[in-house]
Amino acid sequence: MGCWQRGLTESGMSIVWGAMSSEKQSTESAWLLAAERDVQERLGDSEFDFASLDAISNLYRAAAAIRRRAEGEVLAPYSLSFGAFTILWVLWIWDDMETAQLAQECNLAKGTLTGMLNTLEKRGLVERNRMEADMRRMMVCLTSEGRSTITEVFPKFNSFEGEMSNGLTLAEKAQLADLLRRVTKNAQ
Amino acid sequence: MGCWQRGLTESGMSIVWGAMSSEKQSTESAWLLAAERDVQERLGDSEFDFASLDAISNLYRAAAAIRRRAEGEVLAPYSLSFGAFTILWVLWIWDDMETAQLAQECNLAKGTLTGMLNTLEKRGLVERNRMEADMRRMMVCLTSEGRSTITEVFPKFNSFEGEMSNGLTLAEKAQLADLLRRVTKNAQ
DNA sequence: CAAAACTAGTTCGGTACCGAACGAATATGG
DNA sequence: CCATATTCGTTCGGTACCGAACTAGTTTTG
Repeated sequence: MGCWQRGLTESGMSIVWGAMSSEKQSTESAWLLAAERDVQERLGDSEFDFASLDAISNLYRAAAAIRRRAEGEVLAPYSLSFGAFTILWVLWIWDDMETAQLAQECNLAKGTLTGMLNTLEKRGLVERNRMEADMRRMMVCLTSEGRSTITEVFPKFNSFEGEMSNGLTLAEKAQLADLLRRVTKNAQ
Repeated sequence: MGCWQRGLTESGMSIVWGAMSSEKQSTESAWLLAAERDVQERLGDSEFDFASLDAISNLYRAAAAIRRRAEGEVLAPYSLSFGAFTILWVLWIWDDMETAQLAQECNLAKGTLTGMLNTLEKRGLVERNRMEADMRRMMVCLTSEGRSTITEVFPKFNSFEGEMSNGLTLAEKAQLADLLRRVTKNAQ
């Protein structure tokens, strides 16, 4: 169980087996074809773009699964949501950042960020300071406690990332990142 | 801007350019290297798994971007959230399904599903019926209005999926789906 | 330099979403 | 059979998250 995307569709994967690098495709594809047949039957096996359907729906499915596991296993002990972790991470790398840019980097609406920064500020992990040059702007940075938190969490998160991409070769990981980058670009 | 993942990191992509199929890598990589250098500098350029970091963080970023655009552009006219759309889609393909399985197929906690089914039921798009054989169980199916809704929405959604994977070859889409499937499997 | 346009951040209303606790229906096993 | 365990779905409390409206600084311009 649990290999469906958007419920069930594994259609399309048979098209290009030759291009695939993993050797266990054939074992998986056997029962996946059942689902594929259902979809084709329902959708009338023409006129739709199954390759894109496959790619995109798997994308969302993978992201949801990873997020849930990351929150449950890696982040929960620190009471961090995925979004909160991301905020700390970005600030860790960049030292400080304005709210607007931070929201964009973290893939959050700025209204959402406000709330999450409130939470993180209350917990003493980040600090907000208005900029003297422009009092509208707000500079956000980690407190030393925030820094020590992310310093402790990130290695665990990174090894979790390793687990999640277990079984992919270095080249495949890079290829995945590349393909996703191109998709992201289309989405922006 | 906006090609960062988890804020900024495009590190790792230089490792395997040779394996990549797109020819515009080099134009992108130029400025991406700046970010990569920042990350490396901060993280100390050893001990961490940058390939996995890259793959996984791009994954989340792409999914979030796609979801937001799908909801904003394709689904909003029908007042459907991404999750609601998924529910309709699954029921469309499978005709009917029990709550528990539906939750799993849609990647939702069952408590979440209850609420969303309430909404969809109120709107007359789905229908719930207890199973006679086992009164705990609930069978969910589309109403005819639900069916006509998803019949109208799906083609638009599918062509949106096509846009999102624009620029990928058929083989690349299949490869993307395959890699994601393997990641999802790790996450389950 | 005052009014208008713009910009950064917050507030607000609402949905989505989770996990844990719950209640009802069914299966189990002594 | 009845007590217990299990298995459904729902309820509940809480956070995350969005988009739109709002507030308060800043820039523009007549």
